Amino acid sequence: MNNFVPTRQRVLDAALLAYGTDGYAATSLDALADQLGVRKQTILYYFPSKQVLFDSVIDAAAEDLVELFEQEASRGLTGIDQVEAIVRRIFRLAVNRPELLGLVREVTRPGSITVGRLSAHVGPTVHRAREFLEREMTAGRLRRSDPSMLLLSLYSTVVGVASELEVQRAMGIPPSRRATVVRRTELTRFLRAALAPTDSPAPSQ
Amino acid sequence: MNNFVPTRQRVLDAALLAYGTDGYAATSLDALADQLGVRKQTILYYFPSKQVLFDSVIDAAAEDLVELFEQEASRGLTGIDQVEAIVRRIFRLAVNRPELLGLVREVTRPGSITVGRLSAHVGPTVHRAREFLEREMTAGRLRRSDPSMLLLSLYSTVVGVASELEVQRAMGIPPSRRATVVRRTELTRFLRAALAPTDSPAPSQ
DNA sequence: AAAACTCTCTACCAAATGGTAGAGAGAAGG
DNA sequence: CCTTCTCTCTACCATTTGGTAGAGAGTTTT
Repeated sequence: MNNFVPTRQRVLDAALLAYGTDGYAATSLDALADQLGVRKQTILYYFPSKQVLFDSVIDAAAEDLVELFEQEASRGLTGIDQVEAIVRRIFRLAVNRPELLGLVREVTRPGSITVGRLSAHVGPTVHRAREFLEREMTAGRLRRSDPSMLLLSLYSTVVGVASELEVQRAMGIPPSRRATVVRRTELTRFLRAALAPTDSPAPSQ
Repeated sequence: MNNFVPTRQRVLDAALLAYGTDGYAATSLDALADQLGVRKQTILYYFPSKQVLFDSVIDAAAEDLVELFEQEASRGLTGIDQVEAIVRRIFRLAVNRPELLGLVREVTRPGSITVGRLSAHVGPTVHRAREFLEREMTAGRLRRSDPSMLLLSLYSTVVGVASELEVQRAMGIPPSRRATVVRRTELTRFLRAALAPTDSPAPSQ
């Protein structure tokens, strides 16, 4: 087997982890280089400045996120089942690659100037998601409401529950894997209650 | 009238704004001092180090948050009405003092080491909130579920919808005051749907 | 009036930071 | 064999950063 990973990719990986965990400002190129067992100038060879590196990390992360969604959307589920499938994906993501959600969190901070870069990537996907919600509402499979607002509520709830580990600890929720499953189950129930159309309370399952 | 604000307080205010907006690492003492029309050493006179200043900002912010909740809780509302009242408060907070929620966001970041300080302050309040939820569930005024998880969902949803301005822009939601009201209304409906007990769908109003 | 205290300042400093210039080693191509 | 290209390194550098030392001005206390 061949474990070789090109330096450029290793830099991207380490940067994603660091930026997604500690934030952009708190991560120096020297620290990143040390962590990689390499000199800072090696990083600057591949990425001419810290900002460019950050941009590249965002690009790579956005691609992963979009791919994940498109892949899930292509399975053609409907109504709450589709929502639940997405929730499941995001939870898997929160467990396997927490730094990815951390990066989103970092990029979407109030004072950020890099949001544009991320939203340029995910814009179309967001659009598709909104269309999906609208379609399902019209079809009577989801409760009628403002799709954009619903999307925002969903985003906040899912990402928060999946990745707000510190808040969870403060609330007395242990970070064990079992607790994660409970969390997802509880959230799913919460979302089902919120999204089920008033006419038929349990459209699927 | 007397507009005088003691320097110490001015430093705290400016630091809260800066830390809550740009983050701790991205805010230098020099920048803070410039903004206040004062030398860095004046800041260091009141707060012996940057970390101490940050801690003090957290303490002050936590006090404000706790007071806000205790004040609202003392009005003795029940069920969804109480939840809705809290949501209303948080939205007012998000409009009037967005940096406060920004600071919470900063402190609860994954790699943070200062979370303990915040949760030490808000711990009792969180406990009271959980007790409230439990009580209301037992009384049949809220749908039965895991209180901790529900609390986490509520936290994520409310804070997210109230303060994730950049995400909202990415989703095509304008940052106008009117949109904020719509947002809150929509969220309230969302929460009502999620929290109403299955037996009597509309317990209040 | 002297002493002590409060507050803000100037003068520095060592360390860290992002970045430039260019040398050197190895592989690839002529 | 020589050249060129790819990659990582050493050597620096200007700026910024958090922080120390202590002077000076004004006020309060003795």
